[in-house]
Amino acid sequence: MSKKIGVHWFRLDLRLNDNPSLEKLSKEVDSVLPIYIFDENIKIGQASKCWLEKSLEKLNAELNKLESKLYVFKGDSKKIIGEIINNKNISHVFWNRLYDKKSIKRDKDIKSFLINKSIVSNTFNGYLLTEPWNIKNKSGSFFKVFTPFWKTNFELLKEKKLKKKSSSKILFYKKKINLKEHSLKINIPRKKWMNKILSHWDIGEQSAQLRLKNFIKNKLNNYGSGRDRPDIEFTSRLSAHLHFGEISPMRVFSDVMNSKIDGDNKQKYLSEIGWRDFSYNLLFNYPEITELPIQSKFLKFPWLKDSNSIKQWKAGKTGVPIVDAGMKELYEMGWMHNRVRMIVGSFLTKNLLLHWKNGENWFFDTLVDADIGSNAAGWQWISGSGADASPYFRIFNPILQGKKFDPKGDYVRKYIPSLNKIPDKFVHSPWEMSVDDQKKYNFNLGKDYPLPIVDLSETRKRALAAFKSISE
DNA sequence: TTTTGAGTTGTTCGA
DNA sequence: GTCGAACAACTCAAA
Repeated sequence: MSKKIGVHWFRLDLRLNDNPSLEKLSKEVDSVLPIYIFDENIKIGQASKCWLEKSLEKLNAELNKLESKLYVFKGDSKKIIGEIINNKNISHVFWNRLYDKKSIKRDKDIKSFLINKSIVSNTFNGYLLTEPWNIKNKSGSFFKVFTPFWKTNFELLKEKKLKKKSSSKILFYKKKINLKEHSLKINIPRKKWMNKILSHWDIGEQSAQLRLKNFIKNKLNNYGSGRDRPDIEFTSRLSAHLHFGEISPMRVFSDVMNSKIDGDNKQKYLSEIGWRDFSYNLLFNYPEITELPIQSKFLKFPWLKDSNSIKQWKAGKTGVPIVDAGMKELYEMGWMHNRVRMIVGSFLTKNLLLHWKNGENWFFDTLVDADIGSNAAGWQWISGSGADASPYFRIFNPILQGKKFDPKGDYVRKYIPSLNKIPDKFVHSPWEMSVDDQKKYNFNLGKDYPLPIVDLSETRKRALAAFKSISE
């Protein structure tokens, strides 16, 4: 009797531990053939691409330790899987599920194709704490408000148990296959920029686990109050690791739950992981979230069209320090602190009155953690058009936000060095300096740092009027 | 079916 | 400086 070979198709689950598909598959076959496909039909941003390349490299290295490797392909997923099962005597093809419209359609199609070919095909949850269809409110539909969603989800999770370590060793396929494989390298434009981003991160499963461990040990006990401070590193920075599945959300949930940290900080952090699930709950039940406002009245919102101010926003040249610092952090690291994401989002959609899609696209391209669900839900939330969105009058004042969450100006100075010259008092609003002040500190407003491209108070009023115009 | 209370992350104004 | 009210009306979730 010939040995059974099963394919595990890696997608956003680039890890060997806590990987349900891998674990189940290894129990049903004699060896696992681990594959990755660069699917040309799936949209991916630039920053994500460079993280992905590195992450695949790390995964391949882990497989090398087990005397196997990652079998990489490029092209149409269905076609490639078809070629693999024709070429090798494959009995199973397993993977972990995704939740956006395009992936769901593709995966369903591939699954029925496999079943027609008499291949065992099974899919699992390796990406979310709880999958959208398992959380319903009492009237049987999906939750549109976070708090009750999380309450329900949390109750479900308390009953789940996660094993400490996978009990059985997985045997990976080691031989050559007669198919055209693709190299691990991706063609990445703007290599210099991308390398700068990469220099800030340790990528891969091992690094993700270490990061979680250190976060729980050193930072979690200050998370509740610290999480809003971009000037100090208080957050876990696990977002990209979670996005690529280098660590499972269940592992994060369970390790944080089991830590001996005060309950309040723990709850705050867990609920942030809950937001990730909530975004996917919205994306799954309302796939149009990436394009259309959840509140349909926003279809007639009077967005402006102004390519110049979009450029200034992207480049971090708006003249508002906390906004510019955030955009520079994004360009430097491929990542931005969550509090600052809200501030730059509010500035774009409310002060500049530009459509949230502008921001969503830019974030999708430049964030290493760019994630369809979280990105769309986040932008809809900040622009006011989302489910459970902020009330129309909640327009962030970037000066106040700066003073509150970056009180010494350390964050803005880090990304805008010219602000080192001026005292804390002006660091979040340099335009308030008089000519004498500027002389005193040898700071030339308009030259050392741009004047604000809009008047904050005027544009606030303009945004309020715009909201009023759609609220009949 | 109807009713009731609540809803992520804010700001401004005036006492 | 501090504090509470006002800022719309609407939708959601649960009793």
